[in-house]
Amino acid sequence: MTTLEDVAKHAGVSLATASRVLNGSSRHVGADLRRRVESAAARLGYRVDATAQTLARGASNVVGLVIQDLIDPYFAVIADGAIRAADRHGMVTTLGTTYRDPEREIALVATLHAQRARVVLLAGSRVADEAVLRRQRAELDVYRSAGGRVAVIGQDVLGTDTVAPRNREGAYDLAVALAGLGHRRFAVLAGPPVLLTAIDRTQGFVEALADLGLPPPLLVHGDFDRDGGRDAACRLIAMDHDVTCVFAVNDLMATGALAGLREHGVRVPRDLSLAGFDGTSSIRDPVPSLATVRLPLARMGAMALDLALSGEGVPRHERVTGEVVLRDSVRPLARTPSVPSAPPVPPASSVPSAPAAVPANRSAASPGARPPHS
Amino acid sequence: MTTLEDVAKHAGVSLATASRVLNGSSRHVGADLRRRVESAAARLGYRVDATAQTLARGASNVVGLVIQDLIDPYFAVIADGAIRAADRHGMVTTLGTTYRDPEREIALVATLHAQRARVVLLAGSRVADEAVLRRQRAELDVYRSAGGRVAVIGQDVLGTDTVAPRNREGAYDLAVALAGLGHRRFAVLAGPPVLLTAIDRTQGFVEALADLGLPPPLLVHGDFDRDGGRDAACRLIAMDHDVTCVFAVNDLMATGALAGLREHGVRVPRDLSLAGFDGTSSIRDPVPSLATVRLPLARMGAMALDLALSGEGVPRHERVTGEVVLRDSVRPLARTPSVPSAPPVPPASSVPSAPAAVPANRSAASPGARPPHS
DNA sequence: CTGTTAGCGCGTTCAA
DNA sequence: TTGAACGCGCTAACAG
Repeated sequence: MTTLEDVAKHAGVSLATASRVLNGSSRHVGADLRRRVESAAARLGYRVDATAQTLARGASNVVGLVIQDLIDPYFAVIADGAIRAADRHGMVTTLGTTYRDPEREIALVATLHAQRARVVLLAGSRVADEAVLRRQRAELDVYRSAGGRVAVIGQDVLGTDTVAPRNREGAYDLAVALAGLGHRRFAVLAGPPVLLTAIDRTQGFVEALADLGLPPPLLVHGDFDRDGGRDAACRLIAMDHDVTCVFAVNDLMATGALAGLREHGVRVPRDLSLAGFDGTSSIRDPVPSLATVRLPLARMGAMALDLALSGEGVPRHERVTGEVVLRDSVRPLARTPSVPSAPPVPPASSVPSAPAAVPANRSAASPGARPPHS
Repeated sequence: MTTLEDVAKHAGVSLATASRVLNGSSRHVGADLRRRVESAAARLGYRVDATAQTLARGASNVVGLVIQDLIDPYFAVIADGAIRAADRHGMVTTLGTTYRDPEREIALVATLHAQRARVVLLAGSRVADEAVLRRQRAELDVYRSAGGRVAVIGQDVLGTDTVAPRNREGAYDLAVALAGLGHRRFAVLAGPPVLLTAIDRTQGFVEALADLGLPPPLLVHGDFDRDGGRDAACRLIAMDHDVTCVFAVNDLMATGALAGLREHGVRVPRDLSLAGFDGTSSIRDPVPSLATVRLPLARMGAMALDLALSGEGVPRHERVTGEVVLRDSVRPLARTPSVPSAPPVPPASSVPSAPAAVPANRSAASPGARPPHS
């Protein structure tokens, strides 16, 4: 293992000079010595010891990135964006995976703290559990009081820099767009009841329907992943309802729902329209292609890093907007199902006769419709 | 930033004692002092400094993982497997991405060397370019001569520990299975001509056809990713051929090919059967679901780490076997297309009249057929 | 412009 | 069992 001292000796210079040549000191070094040091370093195969640099400088070049699941394209794309950004800053990324366990997330922050990561990025939905949040804040406080910077991609509930997707507004817009296609009875595959992302998206959707004068959607909870979507879809099918359009609160669930529906012979979009949320490119290829709300995921990863690195005193927030993307999985519905030909879904309805038609529908569903929250 | 010395002071013990309590020294410490140290550490929010430990011990706890593209499920799953394995060993993983640029791979090895990673894992196909291989070996030699351990997931051309998928044999088996369905004229979307993985899979497929007495496949090269598959498929369509079955050398290309074929109105599997390679779960959801050769990707990541960590002197190799999975994207073909009804693909044929029927077909294609290489 | 030297936080002899 | 002291590889004053 070649050290800087070896290089200095072979070049016939002092340690300090070798250091100045090989590591970005702004100090100038004579061309001759510089050449000698460089050639010695190359000849000996010298590689700086970043851990020693970290110790000496009191600051590392590692970004700690905590995600929930690397297999989920949502996190893979965010991670890709963050890693590219770190690379641009000349930093390396240490990646940890929680597998959706908040306790593991806390442990990972401690690990990254031990690693002396300069910044920690936490990607993924926060939970609506004050006890968990308290423990997370405590670990983050320890890290920050030691000089660490933190940014969260998700909800601003930990008092950190935050990149927050407009989940509520995106779901609202989506509902408006779907209602604009003539749908009036919806189901929401709503994810776990404690996941803030799932909650926000569900609420935004519900609010939009209320604002449009439409009946509230059927809520079916389930895990936030592919199998959760599949299960929820199966349970939906087993229910007695007159739903024509289903909103799965993330793309993974939508993908699973599509599979589940197909297994039961329910055709999308002919029997049921279906939409997801996130805009991962993985849902471009299922047939039918899935409607969704597209988030700028890679950019979110990069933004989080930039936020954390440029951070001063007060935590700052960046909100990012999702774009409604309608695709083959949703189809327009005739406004009034008065014609008995080809009723979209099972016959009976659990809701009496739906309230009178909503004339404001189409105008409210126009592209100009505003989301509820600033 | 709390240091071990702070803890020692607050506990009224020496630095050495605090070290022994908080970090896995085998030395025994009196129960009383131990308690005092632990409580002081908790009270002060002490977190070990892993960089200082690395320096003092001369060995780090970081695994360097180099992959080509995090968005590609192939690498995401391998990375997931490796990260889990690292976690089991109490190590953290630093992830680098080459974006399929061999030069970046070399640079990343240098970076991870600087980080004093204890092992470096290189995932992804090696290239058939001796100049590149030489530079890669040189960088790895520098790293290894400094005590680093290396394992490659791919081909054994760098003289390292290697986890090598049986690409050739898997493609051979796949060809046999597809021929068993009655297909006789194949195309291979063969990927880049310098990528060993693409080469091996193509060759295995070609060999099988030769062994079965079938004509060689039409080869269409292209990038090793989704768009490469799409482009290749489009070019295939533009050609004059009588192909009934297409083998894309990885799942990403197969997914792209499916999209490309659909755009041009070619229906899979009715007009053309299609198969990929890798067995990423992402191809479960396209419609039709894609046939493939399934590799134990997560396990491969873990194996590579175990190999590197347990490594002694000579490099060792582990070969892993792929399993042919036939799905909806392939369909059986009538043995002799004598009936003029519904010819699968465009009319004319570039091959004269195909040689007389191959009677050995079905038996050669039976499950018992052996792959060519041990 | 170049060299000397004092730490950075911790593990680990070596003595007590 | 406990403590004192040296060194891991490097940076950053400081001195020349």
